[in-house]
Amino acid sequence: MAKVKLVDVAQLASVSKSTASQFINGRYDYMSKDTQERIRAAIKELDYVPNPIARNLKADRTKTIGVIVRDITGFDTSHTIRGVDDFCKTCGYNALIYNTDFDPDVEAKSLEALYQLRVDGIIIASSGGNNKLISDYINKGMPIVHFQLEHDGNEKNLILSDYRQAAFDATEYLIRLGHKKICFVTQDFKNVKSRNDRYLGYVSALEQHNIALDKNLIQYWHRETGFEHSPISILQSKAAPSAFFTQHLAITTDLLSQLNQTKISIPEDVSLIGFDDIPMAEFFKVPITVVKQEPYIIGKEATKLLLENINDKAKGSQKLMIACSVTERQSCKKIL
Amino acid sequence: MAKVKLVDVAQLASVSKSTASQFINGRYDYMSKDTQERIRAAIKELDYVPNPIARNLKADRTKTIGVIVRDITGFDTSHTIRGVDDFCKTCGYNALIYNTDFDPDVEAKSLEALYQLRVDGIIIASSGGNNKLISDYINKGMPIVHFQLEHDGNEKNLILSDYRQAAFDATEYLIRLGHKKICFVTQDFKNVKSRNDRYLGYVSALEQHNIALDKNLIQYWHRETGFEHSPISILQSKAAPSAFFTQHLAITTDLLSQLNQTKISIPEDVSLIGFDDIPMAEFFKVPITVVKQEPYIIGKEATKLLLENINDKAKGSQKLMIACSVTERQSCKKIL
DNA sequence: TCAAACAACTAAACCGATTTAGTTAATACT
DNA sequence: AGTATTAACTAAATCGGTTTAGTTGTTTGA
Repeated sequence: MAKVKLVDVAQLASVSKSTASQFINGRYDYMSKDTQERIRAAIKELDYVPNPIARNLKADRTKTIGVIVRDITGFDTSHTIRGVDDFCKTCGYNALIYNTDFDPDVEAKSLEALYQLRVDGIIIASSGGNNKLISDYINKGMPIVHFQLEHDGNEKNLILSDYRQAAFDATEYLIRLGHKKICFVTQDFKNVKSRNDRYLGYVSALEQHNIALDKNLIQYWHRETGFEHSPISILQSKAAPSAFFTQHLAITTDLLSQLNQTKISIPEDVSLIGFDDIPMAEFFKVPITVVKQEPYIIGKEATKLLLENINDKAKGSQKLMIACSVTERQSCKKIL
Repeated sequence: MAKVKLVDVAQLASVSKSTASQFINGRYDYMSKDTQERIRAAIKELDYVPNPIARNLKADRTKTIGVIVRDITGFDTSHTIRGVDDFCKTCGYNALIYNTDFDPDVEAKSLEALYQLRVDGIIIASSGGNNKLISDYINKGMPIVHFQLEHDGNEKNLILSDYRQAAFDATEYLIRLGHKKICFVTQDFKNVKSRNDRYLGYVSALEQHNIALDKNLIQYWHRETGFEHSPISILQSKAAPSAFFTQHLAITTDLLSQLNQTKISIPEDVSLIGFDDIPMAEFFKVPITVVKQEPYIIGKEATKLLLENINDKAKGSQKLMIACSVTERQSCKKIL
């Protein structure tokens, strides 16, 4: 490949490596116009491109960051990655993507791999299963920015959606349509603040509209086992809800497939508002109304924060909140 | 960050750098058990991790490949990237993603950036606008593997779907349902073999079933301007088709949105089979039948091919075809 | 007029590994 | 007994840059 190196340029321009290097790095102090011109010509003639590896070795950095996500294939995730990537390229950085498929062990291995690669920093949507490990890396001096998931005790270098407001808005949206029995479908939210925040948003919307909280309407869903109680059984219970509010795209689609197999229809029989936007929603049998996050912006901001951290350790240890917005489609019915 | 280096290990183990290096690289020839043990202990004690930058500088490689795609956010593309990434990680490589957003200039810049970064190789779904440039890089010694798009004259290091067979199968699927007037909606396929192949598949299915080719049923679509003739006008023409066969996900969805605004319904009024799979298809008003590619496999195979090329320039200059399959859903009606 | 300041460079050390070419001491061979 | 071989190491060169500490010749200042 490119074999021409700095010495070659220096030789051709009849200067020393040092001078050539100075030129390349734009430090023209005390360098004659003539010398500059000769070096410029030599570079052009030889089609010289500095070797970033050698450069990085000396500078002790990689101009590379790591991004740990669950699955790049996810709709929101892919947009977050775009945000990260676009911002990175803007600043001369590159991003290395690591997929964990929701496995904390893979997450730990990714962290270690990125550490060994000496990336300049890491953006992670962590599973919560590696909090100590992550702290260790931070203590070793690795800049790390979290997004999406907030775990108790971590208030720094964090960027997330305003989950509480989002859940509040979604719930209120349903309430305004006349719904009082709103089933909140969630993953376990102990220790996961960003899930708990949604719960708080839901609760406070109910409160503000003087609707009593019915614990039977809090329903749980797990990634591996699905619904704790099937949606059908929920709808047949005596506290049957008139609407579902699902806290994650995977929950929304799981609910959708289950209802698809029954005669129950949306929004005639139940309304549904989801968290996270849905690809191709316009073509759905019933386009689903959602509170959507801004994954692209989150990616961009996370990267911005991380690069601030990298370039100035003192700075950038904030917690940033991005607003969500209800996107009205056709899955919520007005009721009396 | 990690400041401990090989000398530190060597010192602690009371050996020379050379010996320590040998140990790390698993060359234990002529090294006493005792020495090995001391080095192992020192590494553990100091928590030493070799600096890959220094290593790569010496080895003149990066253990990194570049991937140039249009948009990582696309459904198929994101899966291809997963395939690339998964295979890369398997072999100790990392992948750097560059998005071009269908812009040949961005593509050219990405190529240059990756070249300057000295990636070990590049996987590209090229726009076709940079063929000479790509040849230049190949001649400079950069291993490059193409996927998705095949341009005339490039038969090497190529991996793509069996477009011709796929289009044949899709067309035949419609014919078997009784369709004779099948509208083939395509992008301009001059000079783009992988598009022309679809056309040939379509034509040969018609031929094989003794259906005359009606040029009016070949319709064009452009990425910026959309349909040359609107689907509605096509359906109102005297040669009105009973089915559409769209050659790309973007065409499929464009068609879908246009029909959505009319009373025309699928499959009652027209049938539709698309190229490329569709996310969340099961929730569609009418789940669309498609011939789907295998983007994940393509990513994996492309990477395999590229790594073969990297490690053995002589090998791996093949053209690989991956089969597609018709996924039957509900957008095609049986007609008399 | 002579030292201080400065312009315009360069030699050599350095970044953190790998690798080549030795070195030394013990063993094997004739 | 003297050379050849081998085991077990090490010093130094190398990868391709950047940076520090000089060097040399010309101006400037008192």
